[in-house]
Amino acid sequence: MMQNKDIFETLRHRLMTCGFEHGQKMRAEHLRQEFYCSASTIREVLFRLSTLGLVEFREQRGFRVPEKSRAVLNQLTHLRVLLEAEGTVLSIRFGGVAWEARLTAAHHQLSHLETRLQSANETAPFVDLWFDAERHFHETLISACQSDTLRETHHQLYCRFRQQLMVEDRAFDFISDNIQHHQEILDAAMAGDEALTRQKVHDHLARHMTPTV
Amino acid sequence: MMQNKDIFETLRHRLMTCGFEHGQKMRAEHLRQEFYCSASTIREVLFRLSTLGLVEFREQRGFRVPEKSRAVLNQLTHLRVLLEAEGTVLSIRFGGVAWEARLTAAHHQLSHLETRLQSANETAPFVDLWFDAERHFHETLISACQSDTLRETHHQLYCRFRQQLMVEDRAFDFISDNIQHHQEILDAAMAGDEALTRQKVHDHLARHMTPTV
DNA sequence: ATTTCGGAAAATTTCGAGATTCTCGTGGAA
DNA sequence: TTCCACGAGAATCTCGAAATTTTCCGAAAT
Repeated sequence: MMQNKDIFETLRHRLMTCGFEHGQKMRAEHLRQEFYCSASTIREVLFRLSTLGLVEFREQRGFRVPEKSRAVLNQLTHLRVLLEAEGTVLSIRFGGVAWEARLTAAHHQLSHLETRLQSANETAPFVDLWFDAERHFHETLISACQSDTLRETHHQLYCRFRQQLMVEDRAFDFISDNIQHHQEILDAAMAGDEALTRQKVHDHLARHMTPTV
Repeated sequence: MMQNKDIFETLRHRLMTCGFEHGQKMRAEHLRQEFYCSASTIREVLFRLSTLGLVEFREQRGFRVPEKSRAVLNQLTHLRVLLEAEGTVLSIRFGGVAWEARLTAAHHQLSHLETRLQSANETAPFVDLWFDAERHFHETLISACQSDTLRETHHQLYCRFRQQLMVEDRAFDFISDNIQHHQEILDAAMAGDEALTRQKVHDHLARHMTPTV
C-alpha cells in the first residue's frame, strides 16, 4: 500500500523533474484518484511540499506549481552561491579526511556519469541518475559545515532551483563546462583554498545569473 | 468568528513570544477546544507553522515546539548575518531615497521605544511593541534588496531565531548596547559604506554567537 | 465591444466519526 | 534489579460527506 511518505516523495520527484507544468494547479481531487486516498491526505502532502517551496498555497485558491521566472531563478542562484560557498568553506575547516573522502567519492560518481553523458546519443536514460548525482555532490560539499540549519535552508533553495530549471537542463549541452567546473571546485576544496573555493562555486552557478528581460 | 488565518497568526505570535514551553507538544485536541474548530483545521494550521520552522512535525508523533538549543541559535545567527548583511548591501545599491526614508522612520520608531524602555521600571507593557519594532527595523534593512526569495528566507530564519530567544530577551539588560548597534547600522547604511555595514550587522548579532557548551 | 450580473458547476475547506498507531504503567520473567 | 511483554488509554491519521467559496459561462445592460 502507498504510504503517506511515498506520495510525498513521488510528487516531490515529479515536481523537481518534469512531471508538472509551471503554473499548473494541483487539484486534490485528481491526485486523490491517482493515489487512492482521501482529499485530506493529499492536502496534507501538499502542505508539506509547500514547506520546500515546490508548490504554492493560497487561501481558498488551492495549490499550484510556481511559475517559471527568470528573476526567481536569479535570486535562488544568488542565495545558493551565498550558502554553498559558506558551507563549503566551513566543511574545509571542520570536515577532515572523512569529508574529503566522501567528496571525492561523490565527485567520481558524478564525473563518471557526465563523461558517459557527453558521448551518449540518447540522454534520457541518464537524466534521473544525473540529477541525483549532481544533487549528491553539492550536498556533500556542505555536508561537514556543522550547521543543520544551513543544510536545510540550502536543501530548500536547491529544490526550488532545480524546479525552475525543470525543462531547459534536459539537453545537456552544458555538460562539458560542468565537468570542468566540478573538477575545479573539488580541486580548490581539497587544496583547502577558501577564497578560490568560493570563487569556483560562484563561477559554476554564474550561467544561471542572467539579466532580467 | 475566528478565521483560519487568525488561528495561524495567534499561534505564530504565541510561539515567537512566550506562549509555549520549548519542547512542548502541540496537542491538536487541546487547541481544538480553545479555537472551537475541528482537529483537521488545527492540523492544517500546524503544518503551515512548520513551514516557518516554528513547530516540528514527525510522522505519527504529532507536532511539538522545537527544543531550545545553543547550537541552533548559533546557526540561525550565522545565517542571519549572512543574509541580512547581503540584503542590506543590496538595498544600499538599489533602495534609493525611498528606502532611506523608510529605514530612518523604522529606526526612529525603534530607538524611541528603546529609550523609553531603558528608563522604565516595568518592561512588560513594552515587550510586544519592541518585538514588532525590532522586527520591522531589520526587515526594512533588507526591504529594497529586490529579492523576494532572500526576504522570505530571512523571515523564516528570523522567526526561528526569535523563538529560540523567547525567554531570555525579556529582561532587556542588553538594551543600551542595542541602541548603539542600531544607530551604527543606520549610519553605515546611510553613508553607503558596504563593508562597514556588513561589519556592523555582524557586530550587532555577535552576542548570540556563543561557544557551544 | 465591454462590463455586470446571475447561477450552475467545480473546487476548496471543515467536520466528526472511526481506524490506526503510539504512550506509558503494570506485571511477570530472567 | 533490569528487561521485556502486554494492554488500556490517549493521541494521531484517514476518510467521505457536508458546508463554504471560487470559478466559469452565458445573458442582459451599458
